[in-house]
Amino acid sequence: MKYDFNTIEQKWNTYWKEHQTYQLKNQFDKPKYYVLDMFPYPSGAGLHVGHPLGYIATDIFSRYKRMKGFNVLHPMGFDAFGLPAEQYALETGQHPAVTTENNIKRYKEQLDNIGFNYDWSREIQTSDPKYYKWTQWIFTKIFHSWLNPKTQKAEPINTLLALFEKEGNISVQKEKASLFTAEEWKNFKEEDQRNILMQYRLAYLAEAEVWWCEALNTVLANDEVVNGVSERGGFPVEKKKMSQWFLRITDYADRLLDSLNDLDWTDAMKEMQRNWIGRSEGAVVEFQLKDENRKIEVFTTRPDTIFGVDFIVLAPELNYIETISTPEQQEAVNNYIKYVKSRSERERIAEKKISGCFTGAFVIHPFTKREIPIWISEYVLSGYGTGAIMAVPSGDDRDFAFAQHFDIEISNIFGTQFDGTKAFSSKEGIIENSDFISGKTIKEAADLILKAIEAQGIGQSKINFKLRDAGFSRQRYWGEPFPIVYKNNIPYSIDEAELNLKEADKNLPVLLPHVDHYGPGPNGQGPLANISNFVNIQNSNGENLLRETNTMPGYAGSSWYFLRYMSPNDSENFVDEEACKYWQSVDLYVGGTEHAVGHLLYSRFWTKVLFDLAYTKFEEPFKRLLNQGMIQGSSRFVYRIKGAACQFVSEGLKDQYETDAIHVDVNLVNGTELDLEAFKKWRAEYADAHFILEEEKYICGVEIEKMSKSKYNVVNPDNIVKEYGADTFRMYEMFLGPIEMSKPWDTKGIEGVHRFLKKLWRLFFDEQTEEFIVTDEAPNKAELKILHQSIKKVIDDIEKFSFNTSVAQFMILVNELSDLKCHKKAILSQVVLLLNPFAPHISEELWHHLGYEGSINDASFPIFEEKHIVETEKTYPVAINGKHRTNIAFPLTAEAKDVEPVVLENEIVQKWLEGKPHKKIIFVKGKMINVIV
RNA sequence: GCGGGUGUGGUGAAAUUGGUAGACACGCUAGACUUAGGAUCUAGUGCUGCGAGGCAUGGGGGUUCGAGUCCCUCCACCCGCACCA
Repeated sequence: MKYDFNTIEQKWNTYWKEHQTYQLKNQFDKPKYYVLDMFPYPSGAGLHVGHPLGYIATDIFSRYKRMKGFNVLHPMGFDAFGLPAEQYALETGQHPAVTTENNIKRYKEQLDNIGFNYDWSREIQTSDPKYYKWTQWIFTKIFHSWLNPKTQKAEPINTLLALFEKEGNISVQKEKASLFTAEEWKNFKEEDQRNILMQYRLAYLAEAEVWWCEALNTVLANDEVVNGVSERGGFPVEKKKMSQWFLRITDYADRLLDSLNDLDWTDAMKEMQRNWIGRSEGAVVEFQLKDENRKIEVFTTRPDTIFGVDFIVLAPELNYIETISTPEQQEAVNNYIKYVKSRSERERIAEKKISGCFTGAFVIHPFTKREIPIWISEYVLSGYGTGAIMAVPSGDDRDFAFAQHFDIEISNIFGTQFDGTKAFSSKEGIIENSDFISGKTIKEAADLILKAIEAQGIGQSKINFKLRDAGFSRQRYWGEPFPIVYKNNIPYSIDEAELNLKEADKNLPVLLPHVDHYGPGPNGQGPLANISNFVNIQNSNGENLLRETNTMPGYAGSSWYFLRYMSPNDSENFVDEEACKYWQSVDLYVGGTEHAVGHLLYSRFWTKVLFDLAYTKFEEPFKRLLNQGMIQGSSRFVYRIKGAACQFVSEGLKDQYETDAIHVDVNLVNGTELDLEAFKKWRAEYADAHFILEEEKYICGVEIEKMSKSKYNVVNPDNIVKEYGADTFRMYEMFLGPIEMSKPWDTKGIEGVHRFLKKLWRLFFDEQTEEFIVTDEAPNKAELKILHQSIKKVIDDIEKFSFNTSVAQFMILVNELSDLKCHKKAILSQVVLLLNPFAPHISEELWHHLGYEGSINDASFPIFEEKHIVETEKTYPVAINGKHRTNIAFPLTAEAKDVEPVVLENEIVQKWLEGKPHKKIIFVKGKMINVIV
């Protein structure tokens, strides 16, 4: 009997489906473990071999945990709203709901081929009204909340209303807002009251810039703007202000920062979040405009350098620039502002090019009374701090470069520490030439300046965050509609009584209406604005109201999806209370680093809000986070000779010609050798191709790139599964290398893993006689040794998520058992159990042949709990005269859980040295020794 | 530019966390069995040298009896940078 993986895998996939092996009950009495993958966006291209990498790892881990007796939640779903489906709809006219459904169907088939243990009865799709109903519901809760600065917790907006009615805004006054009393509050018009509340809501409306393309009459995403023009059509784009929804995540900046410490995430991941939040302590300082009773407020992290200010730089989009520029400079300023409008933020900060424009205006230095010029430049961003900086060229690299470029004289406040060729940007140093802070350290100087500006009433210390509020509006079709209705231009959540909505309009979800075309609405509004019976509604009083026509961004649905898996079909609540109490937060979350700041930060924010509002019992969504690397594609190139119509030259000879490198489908290439006939058939234009060969072969060029359709380097897991089986595919993906590392896919290497499984099969079946050859003989020492070594190694590696080394250990195990000709049930049944998380199909099949009924996955087995006898040797390195090393081996017998030697290491070594001449023994950290003889 | 990461044979990688560098595989080279099989098995395979040996973990420097591992510095590549998800 041969290892017929196709039949075996089909058999068990069907068995699991029919017996609902992986369907999970909320068994609240068992210990729980929640394993989650970042759910995929179902793209039209289908899964490629890179997608399942993390899924296989979590599948192994969840099977392992289940075998250890845990109740394991390991669900899967789809992040189904998004831009690509809409762009596809624009091109083809196909409804995103239809293409999305097809894509999901394809994804599920592909996933099922690999044999994952998902409980599909818990599947969620963010574009499903049953799901986005609750996304909208959570949005209304966020809209109806504010962050109480005293408790630092979200509270219902009613508590703020009560406060206003009792004492006005005295204790919760927002920066730059005027004070009002309770009496005044009550006399405000409804519109003014709502506007004030809007300044507190955790979801609020504000003006913000978007990319606007006049020619396409639409708003574009950053991804749709390439090199300053629209990706579609190459039309010019510019920034335009529009009213947008935001989530006030900045109110949670400190908490998001603090609770990072308790998470079991990699340091790199935490560091990226910290830097993204970007807390910095500094000061705001006012500079008086010359000849005018107005002030410019700057934020600086280096108040100590205030005597080194040589110019002020404003972000070009600040609206007061026009009013301070002198008439002579006005035109130059306007031109510069126009130029900046066409620049992306990335370009502005990434390019080395220095640009700016003098406004003609000056401020007066608060201490020296010196006149300081005001410039505008794109390197200052309006969204950070006050959008204005005090430039200190002797202490800041960018300011230095700017001063040099525009020939601005540089004041030196660091004495000899500043050499005039580059800024002295160290945070340790002595301030010089700075009046009353000369000779002080930077730290002391900063404190003194803070005191001085506070005394003068021109500034105070301030903590600033790089983090910005999260833009939550998209002028798109394929997203969640907002549960928001405007009455007299004032936004209301549809559950508010003031709206007097008809019963049918009051309830969630607000369904995404069907549209016939997906083009933008008037004035840059989203496609929903075109549907008048969606937009225009009447309330019970017969008043005309307007619905919000924006939709929510992609991260809305993904910010809370981990909660929905706990009770995916609950129609009464976003999550069932009991289930939520039991499952708590995700124990292990696996996904790519590309989500390090976006999704993970938003999700943490939503979780905290829901916690504050007492809807959940935990504050962090993901306790342990692991990142998986990307599997890159290995692209192949052919070299077409320039000028010659259809002539290609082999890689080794290409330098003799002028050629264009052209991507060729990897599936037409065996290693690096091109299949000429297949290539000719690939495309009509290549039917008459001629080739210049080397050694009778056409060799292709190779480059490692992102796996993508357009590069023809996509490898479909379906083909691999068909050819080698899912178990081989699973183990090979794990064997490729550490999960977190990016690496190129190479189909050739899969043979080794496939051989391993065939070899394993031959421990059970004699392929010559076609007989089952497992015996009931008792195992011997050698067999037990390799078995138990492997159990220990594999389990340790699973816990460490080091699956590549566990697969290697399996290979060693099977090689040794083959050499020992071990066909004993006592050994093999243990091997099968251990292998089950990695290669579930073959394990089930062999388990069945060993005479066991049902599925391994139906029950938990004690293999991972038992103490096993481990016979092993531990070696101790000893250096002689600091140079030559010997290892002394000591046999020891211990139990698996307690493999440490009973005897202290040093004593072992000393015992070994007994009777051997030596002068001196050097102990290092009580462990390593160096023997001087 | 800023933030994070990675760098070891022809290739993917391993290394008890400071202790014999290259486990386990791919590939390659021989051979066995086979009357073509992309099956299986055996041996070899970092570089260099006939050899004992010498040299090797991106480059350079340092700490240490001992460095792939720790420190400094330079280089290359990958990911993210707020409307891709």
